[in-house]
Amino acid sequence: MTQDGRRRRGLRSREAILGQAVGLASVEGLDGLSLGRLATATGISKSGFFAHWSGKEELQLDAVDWASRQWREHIVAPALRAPAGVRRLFALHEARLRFYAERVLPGGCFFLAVQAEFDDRPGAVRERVAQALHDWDAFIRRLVREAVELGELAPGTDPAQLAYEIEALGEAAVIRSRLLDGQHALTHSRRAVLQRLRGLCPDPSLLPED
Amino acid sequence: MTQDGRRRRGLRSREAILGQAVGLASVEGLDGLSLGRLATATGISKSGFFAHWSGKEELQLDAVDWASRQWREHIVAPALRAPAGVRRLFALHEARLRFYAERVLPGGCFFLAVQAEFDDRPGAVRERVAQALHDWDAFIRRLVREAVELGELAPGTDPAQLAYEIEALGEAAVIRSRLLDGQHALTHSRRAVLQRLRGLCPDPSLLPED
DNA sequence: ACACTATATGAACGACCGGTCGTTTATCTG
DNA sequence: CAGATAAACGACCGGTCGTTCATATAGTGT
Repeated sequence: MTQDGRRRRGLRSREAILGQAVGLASVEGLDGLSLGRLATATGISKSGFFAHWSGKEELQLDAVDWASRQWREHIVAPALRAPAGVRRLFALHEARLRFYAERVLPGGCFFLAVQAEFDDRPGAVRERVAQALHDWDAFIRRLVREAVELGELAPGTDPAQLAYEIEALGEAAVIRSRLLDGQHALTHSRRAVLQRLRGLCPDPSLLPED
Repeated sequence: MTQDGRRRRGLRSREAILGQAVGLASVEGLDGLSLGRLATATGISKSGFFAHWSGKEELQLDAVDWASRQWREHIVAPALRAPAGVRRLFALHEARLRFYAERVLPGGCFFLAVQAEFDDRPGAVRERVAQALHDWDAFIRRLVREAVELGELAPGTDPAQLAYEIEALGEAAVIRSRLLDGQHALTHSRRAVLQRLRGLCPDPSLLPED
C-alpha cells in the first residue's frame, strides 16, 4: 500500500508553507522572511518544519521553484492559449499586468523582490533565481522569433532587444504601481508595449487600438 | 569663535558614515544593513554613532537624502550641461547608464534596492523614498515637455507616458546587468531609449545613429 | 582654572535570529 | 498486536540585532 496518509498530510503542509513563503517573500524578500514569522503565519511550530527542509536555504530554493510554477500557470499558460504571433506576445504582457492588478501576491512580484535581494549575494539561491529569469527571458525571445517568422513583426526585429524592452516595461509596472501612482503605471506599461508592437507589426489590426 | 573643530570632525564622520551606508544599502538594502556591520565598515564603534542619529530610522532617512544628492550630482547635473531638448533627455539616460557601468555604488542602484524593500512597508522611510522617486519622475517629465516645446519631439507626445518608458528602460538595465548578462543589458537599454527618441524627433540628426 | 558640550567608547540589555534536541502523536507495516 | 517511520512539538542553544548607559576625551567659552 502506498496510501500513507502521513505523506499526504506532509505534502499538504509543504504546499501550504511554500505558498505562504512565496507570498511573504514577495513583501519582505526571501531572506528577510524569518522562519519564526513563517511558522506563525502557517500555524505550525518553527522546529516542526525542519522535518521538510534541512535549513533555510533549502526552503528558499523550493520557494523559487514554487514561484516559477505559479508564474507559468498565471502568465505563461494564458498566453499560450492566445493565437501564436504578435497577439500571443501581447497576451503575455496583459497576463502579467493582470497578475499584478489582481494582487495575487501581497508584495506584487516575488521575482522582483528576490532579484533585488540576491543580485549581489553569491550562492545557490542566486543561481536558481538567475536560471528562472533566464528561462523567462528565453521564452519571450521565442515568442518574438515566432512572431517574426509568422510575418507579424518586421523582419529585422532583434528578439533579444525587444524581449529586453517588454521585460523592462513589465517590471517597472509593479515597482511604480506599488510605490507611486497605482493604476497609472499599469496603464503606461500596457500602452508602451502595445504601441511598440503595433509599430513593428505589418498588420496592426491584430492588436487592439488602445 | 565658531571655529569648533569638534563639529568639523563630527561632520566628516557623518559624511563618511552616510557614504558607507548608501554603498552598503545598495547591496543589502537599507534595512538589511545592520549597525554592527556599518560600524565595522566605517571603523567606528556601534554605539558611538548614536551621537549622530537617535536611531536606525533617522540614519535611513539621512541616507536617502544623501543618495538623492549623489544622484543629482552624477545624473542630473551632467544632463543639465547638455543643450536643452531631446539631446538633454538622452544625456540624462546616458549619465544613468554610465553611473551603473562605472559601479559607483557596489550594489548598482541604491534607489532600486530601497524601492523593492520598502514599497510594502509603511513608514517615514517609504514616504521619503516615494518623494525622491516622484521628484525624479517630475524631472524627466519636465525635460520631455521642454523638448516638445522646442519642437524636438512630436507635438502629441505624452510626457508622463514617455517618462515612464525611459525610467522603466533605465531601471531594468541595473537589474539585468547584475543578475544576467552584464554589458548586454546596458546596450539594450541605451538602444531602446535612443530609438524611441529618434522615432519621436523630427530632426533625428540631433541624436547619434547608434 | 573652570564648566560645558560634542564626539566617541565598551559593557550590557532584551528581543529575535537560524538551528538542534528529545519527545509525542499519528499512520503504515509485518 | 508490536515495531518502524513521518510529522509536529516545546525547550533551548549560541549569536546578532537595535538600543541604552555610564564614562572618557578633547575642543570651546568664560
